[in-house]
Amino acid sequence: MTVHHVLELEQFLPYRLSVLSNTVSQAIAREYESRFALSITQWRVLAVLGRYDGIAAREVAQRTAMDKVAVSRAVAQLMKDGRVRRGTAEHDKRQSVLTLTEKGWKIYDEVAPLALEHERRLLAYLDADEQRWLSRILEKLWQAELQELGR
Amino acid sequence: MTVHHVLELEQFLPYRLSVLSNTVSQAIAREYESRFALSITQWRVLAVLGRYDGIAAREVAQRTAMDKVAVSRAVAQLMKDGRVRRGTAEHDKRQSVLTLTEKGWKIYDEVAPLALEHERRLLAYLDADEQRWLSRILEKLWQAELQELGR
DNA sequence: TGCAAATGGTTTCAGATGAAACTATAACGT
DNA sequence: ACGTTATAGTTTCATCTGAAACCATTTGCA
Repeated sequence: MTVHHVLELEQFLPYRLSVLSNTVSQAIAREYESRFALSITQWRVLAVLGRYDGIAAREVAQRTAMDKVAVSRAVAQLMKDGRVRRGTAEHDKRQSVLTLTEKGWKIYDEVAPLALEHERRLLAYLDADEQRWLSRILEKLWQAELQELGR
Repeated sequence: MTVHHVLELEQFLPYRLSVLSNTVSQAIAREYESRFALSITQWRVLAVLGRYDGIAAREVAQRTAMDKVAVSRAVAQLMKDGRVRRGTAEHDKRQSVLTLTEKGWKIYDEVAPLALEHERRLLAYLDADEQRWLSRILEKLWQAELQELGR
């Protein structure tokens, strides 16, 4: 008789991470989509530009962990919607200089507090200890991944 | 002068979860794809069937947090590859009865230990305390999400 | 200086994915 | 028994996404 390995999917860390993350992201995505016609990728670009206005698409990609194709597309749509403006860098004509328009800032100022509220609501399920540990653990895994990819 | 909200994307929990989860999943996906011609969705189906052989597609969907369309497609491909067999339930002819073939078991027995190894490698970045807290935190958030969706 | 390689960014193509429509069967209420 | 409603599963269509090809510009170096 053959005995097989036993793997309980529900207990499997990558699976749990994935399901949790997707559930959270999708809930947020649906709201942004319906209220602001804004996809998650677009929102990430906005969020980064709200913090670092005037950077190039390349830097947006780095700071959002998105690839350059995704950034290119998100920016194209954001420009079409008049939320982002694209210029060309003086010192390097390949590079773009991305800035938020008035309209872009307006959305940003609406969505940012909403995002923080989502985060608070999620964290509210955890007590103070758990929140601290989670933050620390994510930071560690994050660093580990960065290292991994750096090779 | 207008002061805008400040939202540091890198510190934003849903974002961190998403990036971490995607990085982990993609690393695993690439390996399964190249070594076994197996997508993550297909792997999840295999994993559940390895544990609960003979269940219906509907139950696979529940246990994998995938929607029924995704399950249907994964099963179709797994059948084409001769890894899964589909029968019809006696008591309800709508329901399928999904079982692993010899070939399916063979893959399962290869992939399962590999999956566990991936998990170990990820957890190795954390000390024992952190591992315990992570498990507990994910469990709590998981329950919270379930509740959320149940409404 | 001039040419090969690298970089920033966009486009194209092919496969993945989700929502809604659809088919078949079963359950429910009268 | 019979029509309505619900459920299991598949198919279709439109959108999303990633990989690779591509263009323009810059960098590195002989």
